[in-house]
Amino acid sequence: MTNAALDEASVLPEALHAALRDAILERALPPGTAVTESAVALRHGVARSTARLAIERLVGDGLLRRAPHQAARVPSLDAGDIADIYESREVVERAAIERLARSGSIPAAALRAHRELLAIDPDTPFARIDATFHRELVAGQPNARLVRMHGLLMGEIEMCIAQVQAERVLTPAEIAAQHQAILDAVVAGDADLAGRLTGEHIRGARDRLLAAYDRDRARQ
Amino acid sequence: MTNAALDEASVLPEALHAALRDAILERALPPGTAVTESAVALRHGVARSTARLAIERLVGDGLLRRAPHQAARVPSLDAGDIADIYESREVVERAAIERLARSGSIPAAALRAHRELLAIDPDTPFARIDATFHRELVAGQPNARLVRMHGLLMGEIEMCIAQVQAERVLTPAEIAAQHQAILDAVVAGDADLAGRLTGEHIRGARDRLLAAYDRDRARQ
DNA sequence: GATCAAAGATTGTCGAACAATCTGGAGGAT
DNA sequence: ATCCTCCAGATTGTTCGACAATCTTTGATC
Repeated sequence: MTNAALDEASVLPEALHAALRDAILERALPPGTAVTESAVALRHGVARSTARLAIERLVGDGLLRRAPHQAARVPSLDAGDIADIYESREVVERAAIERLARSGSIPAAALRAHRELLAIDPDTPFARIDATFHRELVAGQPNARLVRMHGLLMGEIEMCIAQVQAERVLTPAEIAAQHQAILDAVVAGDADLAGRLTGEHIRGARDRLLAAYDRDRARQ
Repeated sequence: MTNAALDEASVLPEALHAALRDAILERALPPGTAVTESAVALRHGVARSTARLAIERLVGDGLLRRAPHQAARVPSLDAGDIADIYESREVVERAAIERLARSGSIPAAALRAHRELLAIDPDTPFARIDATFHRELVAGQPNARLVRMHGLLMGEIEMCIAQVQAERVLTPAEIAAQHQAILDAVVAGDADLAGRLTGEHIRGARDRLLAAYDRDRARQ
């Protein structure tokens, strides 16, 4: 019963899953790249069945897509995908934040991410830290289904951000200020305000990403 | 390109997945039952790796739970689970219905399920038809992520219903009347009303299920 | 240049094997 | 009698190799 993170069955596929996930989110595997089972197996020194398992999980996460008898590929998301993902995220995260506000306490991990965002240099990329903040915030309320759905959506969002060469129009400090407002509302127990601020925050992020997407698309 | 349902990789694990799923939802595998890879493989005449894959998908669906090096088991859901699942479903389905109302059209498959519910005998179990109606309604709007999340939640909900010996306090006709009101609002393009009615409908279902759960629990 | 067939690549599934880990029971110590 | 230890069985975790099914690409033919 010493176990902390049970459920994450088996370390090998889990490690592979994480490695591939990072590769996709860091754009080391650009959209359209074929991810074949044997290549992954060879590259990481595991059996094909193990590689297959990791790939299958990525497909479940929405970070890879696969048709029968074809290699899995990194999907390239269009404006419709971005809009859908952010719409879903708004719905889920808003509900989670409202529930969190009813409890009134901020999880420590979220606070850490918040302070980290406040501390970094204005030019550092911060998408990862921002995502961590939101994940931890949602994880702080007790509804496990909301946490799971939110995690899936955040994965796809990080992939969007990696694919769009999003120029930073907002600094980390400006983002953190919005986060601060949400935190304040949560601590104050004002679920409605916290939810509204969360909605605005997410819609703003969506609009900036869509604008960057259009710019990218126009350039080519 | 003749393919209709691509994505559902490989027929064998898919069939196994469906078979096990049905067994769980029909309570043929009561909560607590251990589902071992070799037993499934032997029972269905497939290799263990294939059975393993199907089981893993069920775990992903939330219809089975598994700790490392232990057999997967059918989870028995408690009142907290029921509350969480229905809270999540309300949030997701409401958003989907509001979006559907903005389009204003009812998917044909949902209409079929609706009429089926109107036609059946008052004593017939109708949980499956009811679930189909809601699934098809959500599938009628274009956000694929909402459809996926809703599908996961509906699977868990069907499992809840199977586990609780829910005495039917409402007849199919009464349920169908609530559905009709939602459909009317959707056709009228009144997203707000459709959303509100959906929320009430789902909360009502949750309350009846929780009451039945308490009754069950008291009996033993 | 278009069409069709063969070759190659990739997934889908199987079977066997062994290590790692968990569970439950037998037997011994207190 | 109760608790502990240890062993045996059960189950998963992972590997390897093999072959069929299917998709893609190449090449030959017309």
